[in-house]
Amino acid sequence: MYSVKQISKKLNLSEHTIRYYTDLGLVPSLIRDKNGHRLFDEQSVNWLIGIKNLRGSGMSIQAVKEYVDLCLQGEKTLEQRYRVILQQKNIIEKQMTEVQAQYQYMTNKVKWYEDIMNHKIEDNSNPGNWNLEIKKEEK
Amino acid sequence: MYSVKQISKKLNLSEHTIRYYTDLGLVPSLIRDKNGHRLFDEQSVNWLIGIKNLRGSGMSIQAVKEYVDLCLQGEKTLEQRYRVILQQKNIIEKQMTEVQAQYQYMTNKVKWYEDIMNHKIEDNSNPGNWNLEIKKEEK
DNA sequence: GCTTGACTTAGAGTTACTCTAATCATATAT
DNA sequence: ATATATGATTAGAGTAACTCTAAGTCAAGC
Repeated sequence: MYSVKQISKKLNLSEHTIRYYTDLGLVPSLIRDKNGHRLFDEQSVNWLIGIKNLRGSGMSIQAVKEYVDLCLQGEKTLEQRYRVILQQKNIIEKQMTEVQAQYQYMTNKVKWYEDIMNHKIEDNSNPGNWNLEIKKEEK
Repeated sequence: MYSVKQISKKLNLSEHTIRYYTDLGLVPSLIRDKNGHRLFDEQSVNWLIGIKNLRGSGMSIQAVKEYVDLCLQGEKTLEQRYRVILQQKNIIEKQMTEVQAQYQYMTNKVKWYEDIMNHKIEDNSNPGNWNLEIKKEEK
């Protein structure tokens, strides 16, 4: 049984966010102790992990909520849920290539700065030069 | 020379967002035609690409603005800018592993649904089962 | 008995869009 | 020449998802 604070550390979500999510009903298995404090058992932790992954992949809170509600309706919503997850998997795949492009950009930029600081090329601070490397790739 | 609309398509940013960014001074080289319409030359496109990559990697608008302003101050801010980019590269690296974890999650979930629908395992719709796969890995 | 600390709530504030409405300039159709 | 359509402009309202603050409750330690 975990408190909000413990879960916050465990899942790297802010305590605020965890309260916010639970208030919205995204963790249906949530229980409270006699003082009304939120308590997370295994099940609730699992819900939260799922929510974190769905949200992290760009799903809106509303959409996550709908998915959770589908789960609670049982077997008859299986295919519907399957489609949601499949689509989300596609989105993630796109995100992976985007993040990789950003990584490339940063890597090029780092090299560019290092070259300048080693006096291999000039820093004329011309913004037009600012990302020549990427420009070639974008073409 | 590109219009807002053309740039929007080219960089996959909404027209609203492009106007928003330019209004905040994130594209210092921006020019206007005689009707006050925004026009993007190569340089401005490059700025925008840079801004997109910095924002996309989680930098706040405020931080991007500060970086742009550093660029405009020329060579004396080289090292400072270098450190900003280095840090951002670190952040991107963390994001890559996060996105990969999300991808794993979705992949496992997809398989889980397929197994259920092929009657290999049961859908008892128990939220505790909802992401057993990931739980093992998180431990 | 008092302080500390971890929790509670309602609600205000923030960021980064996102959208709407009203307006204006050019380009084409009648 | 006038009407309409297109494509921009602005100020400002609206939204999503946090993020934070203030005021309060409760149990444990000194």
